[in-house]
Amino acid sequence: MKLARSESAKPSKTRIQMRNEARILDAAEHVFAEHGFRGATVDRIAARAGMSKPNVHYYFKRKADLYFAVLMRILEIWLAPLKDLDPGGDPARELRHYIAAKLRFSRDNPIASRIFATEILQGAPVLERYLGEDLRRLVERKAKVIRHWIDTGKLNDVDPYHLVFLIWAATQHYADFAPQVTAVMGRKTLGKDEFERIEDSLCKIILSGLLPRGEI
Amino acid sequence: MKLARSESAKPSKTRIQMRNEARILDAAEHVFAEHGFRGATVDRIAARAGMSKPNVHYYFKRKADLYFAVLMRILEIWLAPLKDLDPGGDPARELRHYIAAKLRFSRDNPIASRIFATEILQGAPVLERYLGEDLRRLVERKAKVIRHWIDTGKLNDVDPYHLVFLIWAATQHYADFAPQVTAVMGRKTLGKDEFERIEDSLCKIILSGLLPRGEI
DNA sequence: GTTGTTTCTGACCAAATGGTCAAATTATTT
DNA sequence: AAATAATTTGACCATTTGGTCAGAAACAAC
Repeated sequence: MKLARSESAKPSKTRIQMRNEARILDAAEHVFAEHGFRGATVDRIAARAGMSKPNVHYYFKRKADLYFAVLMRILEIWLAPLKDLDPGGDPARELRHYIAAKLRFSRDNPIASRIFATEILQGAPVLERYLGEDLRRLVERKAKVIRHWIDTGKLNDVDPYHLVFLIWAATQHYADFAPQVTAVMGRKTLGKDEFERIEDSLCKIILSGLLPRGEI
Repeated sequence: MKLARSESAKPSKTRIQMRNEARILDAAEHVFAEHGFRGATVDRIAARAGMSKPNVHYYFKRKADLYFAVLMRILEIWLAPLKDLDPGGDPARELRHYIAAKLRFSRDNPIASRIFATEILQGAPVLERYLGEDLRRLVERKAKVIRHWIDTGKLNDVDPYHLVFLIWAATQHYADFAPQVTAVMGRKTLGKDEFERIEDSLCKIILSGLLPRGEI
């Protein structure tokens, strides 16, 4: 048995494969975000990736496979900040850091955020299993951290789960509902400056609601 | 010129028209919520409404008209609670009331909430104008109310707009992202009891972050 | 009943779209 | 250069789907 260019028996992608798969995923991310799974056409994705439709199918057999791959790529970056929540750290500092990180994700990856949101809105047909297993375990672990902060008097008594949901909701809002936010604020876009103001506001409201004595 | 069944020259809908348009709108709401605009098929909507596809087109010439009608029907109930925010009332009471009302909307109209969210996620192609005009004016008015509460020392200094966005985000989260919430919490559904716990948590965090001296 | 109007549907069409395939083109190896 | 393998695409097919239309059925007015 001949092993092409690696010791491993695994596929071992060529340079062209790596480049084109990345191009397709990038294009798909945009198109899925703009039109949803059903509204996105393979033709559009191919055009955006600068190749023909059959060539997209050469790399991803079915549209659903492509969608799945896009979601998986998003999940990793979506999840990272929560993992970083440090049990040993100062609660105020840790939470502020988490809010900032999630907000930065919304600012820098609005398209990814929108795809993720659309998937959940549609009932999470693809991510259902993942949410109920990996994500659930992760949140459970971090909820224990928050609970511990509460029990040691470092945080007011609130439901850790709903605190996490509140942070998710508040931060993702600025990516997912950007058209509403900008329309209501009478702005064209949300710039870096505006995101700083958002971070201030969110931290002020949420943290001072959490910290005993309003210590901030 | 003969006026059918009313003095007015306006269409004046028959009983059958009223009944069927309502049926179609209800069916469309479900189907749009489940599949998005492009994923929803007129056939499905017709089947759910218990009639043939051409008959749906008899009442709504194009699918887009139907979608628009559904959105308009949703907007009214979506908007009502904010209008009720009373400048003369007690800030804590008013905000708590608003949070509760929005949360009740999420609980009782999750489907409507999801359609609205999907529309915004797709860039608000249909609602863009409305958001920038009517909604913008309404929020502007209510932001002034909040600003006044701040200026008279009844509320901590936070950006009124971002406070409103925070409340929208937090409350709608439980309708729009229900699959994620239930998966993470390991529940099948969110019952009345859970929504009461949510209301407590949200009010506790947000309000105690807003009221000076933690008076609650 | 007869007549006119509204409501409803089967059959159909044209366009869009996911996916296939054989053949062409390009890269890699020998 | 020749041979082999990987990449790319034009042409094509089957299915889905929004929308139309002629006429049938139900209803209303007389």
